Order: sequence, then structure tokens, then C-alpha cells
Amino acid sequence: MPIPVQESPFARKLGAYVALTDTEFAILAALHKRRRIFPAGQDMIYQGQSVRAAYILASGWVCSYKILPGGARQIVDFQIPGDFLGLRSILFRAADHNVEPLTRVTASEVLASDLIDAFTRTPRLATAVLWAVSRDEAMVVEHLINIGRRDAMQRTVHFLLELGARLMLVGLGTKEGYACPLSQYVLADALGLSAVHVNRILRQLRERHLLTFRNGKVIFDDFDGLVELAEFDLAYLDQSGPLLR
Amino acid sequence: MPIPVQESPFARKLGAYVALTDTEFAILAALHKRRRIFPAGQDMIYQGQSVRAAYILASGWVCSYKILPGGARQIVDFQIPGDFLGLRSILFRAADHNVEPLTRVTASEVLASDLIDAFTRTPRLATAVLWAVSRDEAMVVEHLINIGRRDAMQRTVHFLLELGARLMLVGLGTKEGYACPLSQYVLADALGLSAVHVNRILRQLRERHLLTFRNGKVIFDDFDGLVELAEFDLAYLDQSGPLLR
DNA sequence: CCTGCGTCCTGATTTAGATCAGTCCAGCCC
DNA sequence: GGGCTGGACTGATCTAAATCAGGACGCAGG
Repeated sequence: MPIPVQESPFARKLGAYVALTDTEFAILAALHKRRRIFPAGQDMIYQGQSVRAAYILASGWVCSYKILPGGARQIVDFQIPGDFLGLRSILFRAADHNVEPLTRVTASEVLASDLIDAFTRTPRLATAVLWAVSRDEAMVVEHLINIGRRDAMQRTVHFLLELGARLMLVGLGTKEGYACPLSQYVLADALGLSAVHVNRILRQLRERHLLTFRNGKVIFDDFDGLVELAEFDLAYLDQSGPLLR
Repeated sequence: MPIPVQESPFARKLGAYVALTDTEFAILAALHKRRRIFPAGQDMIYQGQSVRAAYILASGWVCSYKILPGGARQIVDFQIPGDFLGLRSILFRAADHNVEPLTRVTASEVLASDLIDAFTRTPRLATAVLWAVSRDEAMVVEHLINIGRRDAMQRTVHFLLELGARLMLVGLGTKEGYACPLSQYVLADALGLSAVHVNRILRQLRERHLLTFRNGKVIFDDFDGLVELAEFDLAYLDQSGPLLR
């Protein structure tokens, strides 16, 4: 494959959509100049904040969520290395969601002006970013389908499979399983279930020798069985070769 | 307000984010050259299709949905005049969702090449489109929260209020109510509920003099009461004056 | 050392919403 | 007119998941 894979997983991801030139890679690299570190648990972005910075995640896991007036929390998505996060907080007047690191995180800060600058210098990059945002939207949509129309078991399995697929794309997972820093409470908030029920579902999955979720690890005991159970579409995140040359 | 409001509701929407120049308006207008008409019920875009066309909706209502292997349907979002639809079907190899007109629809067809062309000529437009896509994503997120963490009553009301807010922005609704071509079945598919249950919820809302859903119309009998019941954030779609000059 | 605290785990009970199985009514076609 | 069809509407029953109420383990901090 002739794609020059530069250092950042973000560049690699965009490169999977648009065949980027050296100049474009250079412009992309310039977006990574402000590297920052966040400890686990300290919100990077919060509802109502008007700081207007976004981040490209280099290492660690974060989650985006919203809190309802009643105190209930819904996690919208998790971000893993290579993901862009908080774009809406720079395009909108104020952030409409919270972003919390689940582990220690390193990320590059991107300001609105940096991004607009980069677009002006190379409009192809704008298309690539648009694609990345659309891909994120597609995942939120799949998450919506999950919560709206699948029962707790299918939902849990579909979610853990999707996470696995995403991690495989950045080399952090295999068909055997992956390291996963999520507690059952966090998982429950993402799945729209109670923690108690998530616990029962995980027990059933373990007893049926399908999946083991334990000690910060997800182990696929029967990958094919899981794919069938959750009606998981193996193709859906697949991206084989740039669409735009 | 000094924004030159050109004919299309789409241009008006983008103009609310970026202060567009005459040249930019002209480029935008050129995107509207292929006007097409679709009858109600005939899918404009369907899962797996690789035609790669998107549309800017000029009149009528459409819905985007996915069908699960079991036959269950989840409606992801409705689009109303001024909305961009099917962007993911031009950026991805194949469409990942279906789009069905709920009424007779007129729309402008946009090809991938048109869009990339327009971005090259004016990168500011790219930022504006990115903003529009992000706004759509924010709505999908709100929809996710709705389904994940609100009960049937709050969920229904929140949804109908949001639709109202969107329609007000394009002059198709007021605080009194709006014309709404949705059947209770369609509403159920959007809310992730059964049609039977939606019917019961609507009856309760009517009996409590909060909202009347009947004969293709939504009437807010007690707007403030509804906002309170659904914990609806009146500011969330609000956009007062362009952010980017 | 004991005191918390967080995570995992469980049985008993309750409830929101699904499913089943219809009725009623308006519009449409022959 | 009679026979359809599709939407709105309803009572009875069932069930998935929530909630309540706890126990057990590990480990960080005084």
C-alpha cells in the first residue's frame, strides 16, 4: 500500500479516506503542536463551557456524555486513540456535552482558527475531516439503533463487538479480545441500562461461554457466536483503500 | 440583520452560521441546479445503495431509518425543508441507512463532485457544511439521550417539542403547534416504542390538556407545561447571529 | 489495625412498556 | 351498496428490566 503512514493515528485514519499528499500530511502534523495531558476523571470539556478547543486523542480512553436534570447520565460514545473529540464544542457557541477521560490521556489541542486555517490551505483536508465526522455520526446512529431496538443482551454484545472492531483498526485489539478500562457502571450508562442488569447480562455471557468481561479485559470466548447473537455487521467499519484520490 | 437571505432555506441555515459573501451564495445556488421530485413512500436512498447522491430538501418531510434483521425499524431522524440529507451516502462506499419521503418531496440532488468542487472554491463553505453536519449530529445525540434515559411520556413530549423548535426556525411552526404528517406508527418507530403505547401516551397528554396530536396536526395546549414536563432546553437549537465572519 | 470506598455481585419485588387480540371509523375502489 | 384498507383506539395479559436491599472483596489512607 503506497499510503505514507505518518506518526499520528488520526493522520492514518484520514489517510484511509483521502490519499493525502506530503504537504497535506505536513499541515496535519502542524495541528498536533499543542500536546496536553489529562488525568483520569477530570473533565476536559463540559456542558456550557465556551473555551472552544477540540482535541485529537493520542493515547487513553475518554467518554462523551450528557447529564439530565434528574441526575441520570447517558454516555454517547467512547473515544479511543486517533479519534477527534469535541468538534461540536468549537463549532457551537458553547459545548453541548461533557468529555471525561477514563484513563490518563494525552491529546493535541486544536483551536477553531487552526482548523479553519488548515481547511483554507487544503480543502481536501476539509472533505477528509467531514468524512471522519460522518463516521462518528454513523457510530452514534448505530448506538441509537442499539438502545432503541435491541434487548439488553444483544445490545451489550453489539456494543462490545463494535468497540473491539474500532480497537482492531488502531491495533489495540484482536478477535481474542482487548484491554478495556470500563467499569460495569460506565458500561451501564453507555447502554442505557442499570448497573445491576448489566452485571446479570455479563454473568449470562460468561456462563454461556460467549464472552468474559473481567479485570479490565474483554475476552471473546466465542467470537462467531457473538457476531451471530448480536447480528453484528462485520463490514460496517471496514474501510479498504482511499475513496478520494 | 445584514445577512442577504437568498431563496433556499439551506442557504439561510448556513448563513446563520457563517456570514456568506455573494460569491459564496452563488456557489451555493449552483448546488441547486438538479431539482427532483419524489412521491411519498418511495425510498430516495436505501441501505447498500452505491449511487452516491445526496439531497438538499426544499419541501416536504422525509425520514432516515434503519431496518434490523428481525424486521424492527428504528427511525433515526426526520428531515424538514432546509435540511441536508444522505451526506453519509456520498462520503461512504455505500449508503448505511434508508431515506423515505413521508410526503411528496422536492429536493436538489448534490453529487460528491459538486460538493468537493464547491469546497475547493470556497473553504469557508466547507466549515459551514461541517457545522450543519455537526448540528445534525447534535440532534441525533439528543435523540439518543431521549431513548436511553427518558420514559415514554417525557420522550414523546421532548421529541414533539424539538420538532416544533426546528419547524419554527424555518417558519413552519409556532408555539401554538404545527402541521405534522406523521402517523402514530411512524412516531412509535422514531421513539423506540410500540404504536399501542404511543397511542396511550397521546391520550394521556390530551386528557391532561397538554398536547393534542390529531388530524395531521400537533397542537401545544400548554407549551410551558410541556417544556417543564420534558425538561426541554429552549436554547439548544437557538442560533443568534453568525459565529464566523 | 480498622474505616471507608469503589467495584462486583446477588435475590426479591415492582413496574413500564410490549404483545395479543381485537373494535371502530373514514376513505376508496369496483 | 359491499368489500377493502389503513389509521386510531382499547382491555387483558405478559415480561424485560428497574429498583430495593443488601453481601463480599480489595485496597488506600489515617
